[in-house]
This record gives sequence, C-alpha cells and structure tokens, in this order.
Amino acid sequence: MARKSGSHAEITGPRIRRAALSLFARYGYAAVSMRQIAAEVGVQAGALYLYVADKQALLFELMDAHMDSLMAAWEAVPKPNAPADRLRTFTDFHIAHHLERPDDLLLAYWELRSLTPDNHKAIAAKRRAYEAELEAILRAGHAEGVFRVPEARITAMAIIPMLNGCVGWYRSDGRLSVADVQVLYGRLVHGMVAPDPVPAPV
Amino acid sequence: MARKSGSHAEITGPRIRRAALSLFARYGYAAVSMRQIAAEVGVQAGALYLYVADKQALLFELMDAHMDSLMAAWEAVPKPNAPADRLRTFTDFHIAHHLERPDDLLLAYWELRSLTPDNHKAIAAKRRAYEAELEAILRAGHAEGVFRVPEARITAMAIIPMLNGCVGWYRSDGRLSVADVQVLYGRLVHGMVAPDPVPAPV
DNA sequence: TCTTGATATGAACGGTCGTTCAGATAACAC
DNA sequence: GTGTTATCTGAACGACCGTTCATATCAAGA
Repeated sequence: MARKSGSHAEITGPRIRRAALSLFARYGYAAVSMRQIAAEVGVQAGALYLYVADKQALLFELMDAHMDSLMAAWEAVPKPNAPADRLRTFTDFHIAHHLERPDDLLLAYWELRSLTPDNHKAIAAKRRAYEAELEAILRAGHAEGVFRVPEARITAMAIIPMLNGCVGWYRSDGRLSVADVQVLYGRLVHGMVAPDPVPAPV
Repeated sequence: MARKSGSHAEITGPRIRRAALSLFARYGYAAVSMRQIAAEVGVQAGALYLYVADKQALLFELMDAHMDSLMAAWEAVPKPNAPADRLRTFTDFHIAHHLERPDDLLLAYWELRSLTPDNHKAIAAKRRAYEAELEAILRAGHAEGVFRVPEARITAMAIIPMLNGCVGWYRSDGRLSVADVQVLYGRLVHGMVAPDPVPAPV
C-alpha cells in the first residue's frame, strides 16, 4: 500500500504537531518515540519525515511556536497604566493563556533540557524576554512607590512558577472557574508586592 | 578481567545511586541509560544489577528515600506555636533543605510521570503528606485570624512551586546567601497570607 | 596456603530507537 | 482518460536499549 485516501499535507502536518505536543507533554520528549507519534496520527513512522526534519526539530518548533504565540498574545493585550492594574492584567493573562494550553506550558518548562545547545539558547532567550515583561511591571510599581519589590528579578522568578502551578491542579470541570483562579492568584501576587501595611491605630 | 581491586559493595552501591540521581536530574530518567550510569561509576552495566533490581526500582528508591528524608528532617525541626512563626519555619526549612539537594527536588517534581502506577501512588502519597503540613499551618493561622487564607489547599499549592523555583536560579557562589533567599521568600509568603492591611488613617 | 564467597567483566539476548528510501497509490491537472 | 505529482507504506539500516549470565578475579577466613 502507499498513499492513503483523503490524505493531505495541510491536514497531516498539524496533526503530527498536535500528537507530538500531547505525547511529549504527557510522557516527556525522551520517552516518546517517533513511532508512537505516527501511530497517534494513524500513519507510518516514515511519513513523519515528510513534515519534520527530525525529532529534535519537532520539539524545537513546538516550543518556539508556543513562545511566539505567547509573546504575540501578550503584546495584543491592552495594558492599563497603573502598575497594580498592569500586574493584575499580566497574571490574568498568564493564567488564562496557559490554562487553555497546558501542554505548551509543560513543554516550555520541562523540556528545555531536551533541546540541543543552540535550540536551548533560542528558547531561553524568548522566555527571558517574556519574564522581563513581568519584571518591568514590578520595577515600575516599585519606582512609583506602590509596590515594595526590592528584588524585581527574583520576585518575577518567584511569581511565574507560582502561577504555572495552577496548570497542575486546575480541572475545567472542577469547583473553580478560570476567573476564580485569576482572582485567587491575583490576590496572592498582590500581597507579595504590597508595601508594608500601615500599623493599626492604637 | 573480572573483579576490580578495591571494590566494595558498601562503596559501589551508594556511588551508583549518586550517579543515577545526578544524571536523572540533569537529563531525565528516560534519557539516561544504565550504561551511562555505569560509566559514571566506572563500572560495566551488568554490575549495576548487583545493587538494583532494575532501572525503575532505581528511580523509585531515589525518590522514596528523598521523601522519607524530607519528612524526617521536617519532623525533627522545632516548631514555634504562632502560625506566622511556624510558617516562616516551614519556608526556611523547605528552602534550605532543597537548596542543599537540588537534584532530589528535580526528581521529585519532574519524574513522577516516569514511575509505574504503583510507585507513583506511593510517592504521590508522601508528597501530599508533606504538603499537608504547610496546609495545616495555613488553616491554623486562618482560624486564629492572623492569616487571610480562604483557600488553604490552593494557597499551599501556590507557595510550594514558588519556593521550589529558587533551586532554578540560586547559585552557591552568587550574590545571595541561603539566608538571603529565606528572607526574600519569607517576606513574599508572608505577604500572600497577611490579612488586608488596616486602611491608613485619614 | 587453600578454599570459599563476594564482586565485577564482557559478551550476548531480543527488542526498540531515529532515520532513510525505493516503490506503490491516490489526487489532481489537462 | 492519461500523465504527473504529492503522499504514504513497509522494509531496512546501524545503533543503542535494559537485562542476563557464564566466567574471572579479588578479599577474607581457616
């Protein structure tokens, strides 16, 4: 046998990427074989190479596309001026974006080590650029005196894994909605950067 | 050739575990071969099976030993009564313990998925027991009115990945000491659970 | 010194890996 | 209806996988 009926490049290509994303996220890059990906798509392993240079390129393209889409989506978000509102906009965005793409987040944070040095460098740079957005908000709030963030970079690197954590426990059919999660984490982050409270009057 | 001079079970066994821990943490369980572990120890692959039933058991024993040592160490810590102090004791402990054992933390949080279902169940249970310690502190503080933690479980699951994050960026020869990290994260966590500040007097 | 048990080698097992490629078939242009 | 091209198969490649085992050597006790 050879070509299958109804086969199309513009269908098979994305299906390969979706299958790879899902399998990589669930079992890890190293634990997933090209044959498993092919089976998920309903195709033989050799067919994958019509669409992907090799396994490493497949991983890189998935991660790179995610970082680009993340950054583009964030840039498209209207941003208020006040640092507190801006911070809440960031956390809301980050949570919503990743709760809709949990597999992308898993890849972005678990599979950096599976990239070749060059690919690693490229993805890490994009990740730093994204984290710098949060850091800039923290610095602005600190400069205006509405935040108390003596270590903006470290605080950003504390906030982000905290936000990411929600992907681990959130269930779309659970008790909480995405908006609930946004409110909960929004309050937590707000507390982290709020200036010391005024002492209670005696 | 056969037995090497100076070989001893009580030396080779731990060396295998140390090498496996280090390699698993760096490259991931699935990406590391028994031959790589053996090479790191300076031994042939077959010799590993004098000390380990199989690769899966090796991973499980590493994770299980870590969870036991973590729990035992926490139980040995003297705990103040006031929830705020108790919370700070927990975050200090968690940070110090894991900054000294970064590989253990990486395994505990990245390789759960590499465990067989039975092994996964055992490790996940121990992890929940540890996280319950933090949750109990939050609940106690909330009950006493010194914390504002309407969702203790979720807050605990927000705090822990945040604390874990420090393992990703901390460098022992860097600008900050472990104590500095403890102070920084201690303040962040304190802000997360602090009740709404008293409004400033007009 | 001789024996015995602990410790390691190194070759081998069947299986799976990522990847390539000649050949076969379906879809499409004319 | 015919020829062309895009798409996929199925077999094959060498390499490496986890694991086993007969064999060899070292360490220690008698």
